[in-house]
Amino acid sequence: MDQSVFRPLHTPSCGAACSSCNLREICLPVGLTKAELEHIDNRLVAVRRKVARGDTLYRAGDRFESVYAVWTGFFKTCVSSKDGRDQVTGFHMGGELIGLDGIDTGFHEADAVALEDSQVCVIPYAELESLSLEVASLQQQFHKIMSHEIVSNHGVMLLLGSMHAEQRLAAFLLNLTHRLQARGFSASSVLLRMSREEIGSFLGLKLETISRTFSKFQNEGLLFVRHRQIQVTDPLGLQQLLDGATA
Amino acid sequence: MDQSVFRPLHTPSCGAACSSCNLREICLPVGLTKAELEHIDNRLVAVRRKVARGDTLYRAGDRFESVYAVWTGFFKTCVSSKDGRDQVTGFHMGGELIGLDGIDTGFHEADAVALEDSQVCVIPYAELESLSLEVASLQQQFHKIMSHEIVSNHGVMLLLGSMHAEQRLAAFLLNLTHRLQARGFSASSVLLRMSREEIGSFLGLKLETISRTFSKFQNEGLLFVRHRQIQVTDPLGLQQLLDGATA
DNA sequence: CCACCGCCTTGATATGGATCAGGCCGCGAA
DNA sequence: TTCGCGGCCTGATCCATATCAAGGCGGTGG
Repeated sequence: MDQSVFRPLHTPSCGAACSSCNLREICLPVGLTKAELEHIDNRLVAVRRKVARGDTLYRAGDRFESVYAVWTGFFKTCVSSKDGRDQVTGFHMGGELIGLDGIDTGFHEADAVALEDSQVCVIPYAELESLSLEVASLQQQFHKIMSHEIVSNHGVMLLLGSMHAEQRLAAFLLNLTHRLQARGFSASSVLLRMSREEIGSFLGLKLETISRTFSKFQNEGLLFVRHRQIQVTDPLGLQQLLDGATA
Repeated sequence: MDQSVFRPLHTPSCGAACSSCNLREICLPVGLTKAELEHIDNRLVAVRRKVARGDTLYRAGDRFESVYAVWTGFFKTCVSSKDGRDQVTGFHMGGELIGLDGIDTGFHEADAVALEDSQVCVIPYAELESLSLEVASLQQQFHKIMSHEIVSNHGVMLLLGSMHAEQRLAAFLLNLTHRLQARGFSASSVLLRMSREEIGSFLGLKLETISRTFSKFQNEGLLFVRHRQIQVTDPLGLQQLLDGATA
């Protein structure tokens, strides 16, 4: 008889140690001393949770209990309007915090969906708040993360409000490669985790436009595309395109 | 002997009392007890500052020292890209906090410009951080405000990414009237503080489109426009338009 | 008083991306 | 192996909004 139904719901092993996590330099505990790190170990992160590709970590309307640090894998977050319009608001990789949208009202305002099999560190918000009162540098870093989220959203607003399709896709690719590079991956070879349609939703364009623009970039020698595998051969060219070079 | 040299540097009347401010129910100190309010009085707000119409409160690149609570007046914040493209990222009225974009890097990433003669409460960020460690409910409220900013930016991204001109302007007007209403003003009679061009920049449209859409709304009996004075006569109609009513 | 100027309105035309439509490719299931 | 399907590519056409252009209105300074 299959016993899987008896396994605890989302608790592989209780608590997790930020102090020994390989992401500690880009995640929430940046800037904490060794002593502070050990102080928060097994207190900040209640548990790690697996999310299979395609599954949602939380949905709009869910009660907000925790924020999540992406540990492995890749997520998208999206909001939708009454009439079914849908907007991807971000893509999130290792070391990034998601779920911050729930703090305001106590309910999540967006969906978070895993784009590949993923694991997240579950950070109960009550715990984060109380530890922030004790550890000033944790509070500081948390504020920086929220501020960074605001700033990067402003960048997306600039993109959506005033850029052409080519510039939007260039900005998207450069942002992605920079974030991957900061995590020790190649800046030139990218395996996209999301569909053309999801990129389009994020950039305010249709999937056909994304497809055409990839082809155009390839024809211009900026990159090679094959399905979801991208080789950026001319990042400077992309940057110039983004900066409005007229050549 | 004149003792004025011993007065603190920029403090006309040193500090300000949140406890007696008429905006305390919609500003940073929401949810604080009377005792907590008195605890932060004259500590949180260093000073009030006047900003004349057209002047900037801070600019992108300025060192970040403080966040600002709008006390009277009206501001826009905007970011710009290398090639001079410009995007209004928000309009801000009494009780709203601006300058949060600076926390991330220690430098402001946007400009804040007064659209009418205004006054702000200057909140030194170091002070806010240390008081947040002492007063849990202040920390909570600050986090809610940042989260709210994130959520509302997601709403703008949805608007910019997937709505037509009419829906964008309807959303803008409804948002504005709701915020004015929460401050005790009429929800139907609005005096716009910004130009058509600034509305356009915020909504990702050109000023001509804003103008035409206002005219269209007037022809359809949704509102009256005369220059910057708007009379919303059919807010439900605007809401239906926003929600995608096909009639 | 007039003249100018900033801001807005409105019309005519242009265009970037959406939409519609057809077909290809690679992968998983039978 | 073949079939079917989802994701993607590409061409043709359409349409919403940009762009270009010409005034109008109201306020301000001479």
